[in-house]
Amino acid sequence: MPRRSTKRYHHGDLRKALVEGALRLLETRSPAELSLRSVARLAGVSPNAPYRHFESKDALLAAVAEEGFRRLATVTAAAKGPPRKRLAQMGAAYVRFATENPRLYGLMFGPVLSGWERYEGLVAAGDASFAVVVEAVAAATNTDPKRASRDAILAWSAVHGYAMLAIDGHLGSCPAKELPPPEELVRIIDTR
Amino acid sequence: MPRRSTKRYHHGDLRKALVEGALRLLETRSPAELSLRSVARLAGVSPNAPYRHFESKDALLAAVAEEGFRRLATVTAAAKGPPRKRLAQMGAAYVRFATENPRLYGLMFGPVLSGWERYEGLVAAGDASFAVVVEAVAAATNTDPKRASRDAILAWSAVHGYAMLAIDGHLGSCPAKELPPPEELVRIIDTR
DNA sequence: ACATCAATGTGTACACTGTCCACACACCGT
DNA sequence: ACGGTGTGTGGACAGTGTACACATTGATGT
Repeated sequence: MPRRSTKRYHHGDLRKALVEGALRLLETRSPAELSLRSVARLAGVSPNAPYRHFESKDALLAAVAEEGFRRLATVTAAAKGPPRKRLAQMGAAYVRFATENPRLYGLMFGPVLSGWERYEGLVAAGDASFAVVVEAVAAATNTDPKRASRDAILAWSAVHGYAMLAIDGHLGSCPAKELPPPEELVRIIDTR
Repeated sequence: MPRRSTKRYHHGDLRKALVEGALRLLETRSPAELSLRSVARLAGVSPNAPYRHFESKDALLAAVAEEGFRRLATVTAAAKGPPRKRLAQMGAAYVRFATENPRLYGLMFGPVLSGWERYEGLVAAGDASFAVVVEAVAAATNTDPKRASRDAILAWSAVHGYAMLAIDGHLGSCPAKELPPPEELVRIIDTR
């Protein structure tokens, strides 16, 4: 059994430690302020150690964003109830995730991670989280798959935009009472 | 009259040159890749010259984003026609602006500019561009101002989210034919 | 049990960044 | 003519991402 108290040369599971450390740092620092070296320091390891697990800083950020998408999918998939209500609750859960993890969400979607298409796992996790929305929309609207896919994009746009505006404080000028509740966002697919 | 050919010690209007240079660089580089020094180089000036006009790199970026909001307001305000149609065209113009200037748009809304609230002119320009949306929504829905403001937030969310997803390529997996046209986004305020 | 090796971590180094400081130049009103 | 104030330069510093050479380790085959 590995000892924890004495400093060992090998870390054990540095990869996971780095991702978790970056997630912790994202609770307070913005992704732009997050340096690879600070993540390494937090893990108690030299500045170059991360390069044994990630080919670049972007690759680390991609892994972090991937974890973010997994968590997002978990949160949204947890919405229950009859299809229509479930969809509304899913939207609310989505917005809640974004506003509770603003910097992580910004990393997942923002321009910080410019070449995200290169990271296969990230793409897969993103697609999976979108699939949750598509499925819920399809169940709520009861139309053909093609139409459901288009409606899902609309719903996703509304929820994503609302979340982004809320995160960046662009909704801050309105008193909270006058903000439309996130549940209303699904009205975008209401018209038949 | 100032000569242009010989290199002068004083630039003439460096502030404007820096903002325009940064806008040009944003056509090819992402905001995260844009360095203050490269902007200075493009203007043919020493690395520190910008500090006579902007107190920090963020201040320069804020000025660039401000110009972006002014252009966005111009583009959206140019939408004409009967209120309902005008709103739809405004949404389309908004999305077009975002997709044609993806990196500028990302700077305006993304997490790159973390403390945007500190830059007064930027806030004003952002509010002005939002006011265009509110006014158009109010004209199209014909309800009380409070309701119109809420609806404007919904519409803005939808359009903003759609633009963001399009910019970041998250809509790329769908064939373009199956994408909902941006005009449909205003359906979010369709239900009465 | 032991040598060996690939995996994993360290140290040094480099170019580049944002920003601070002291200095240089050039246009302005007096 | 001149001095001062706004504007640009040069050098410096800490911090960054990353490349390269080296060190340490745990697992593996004999």
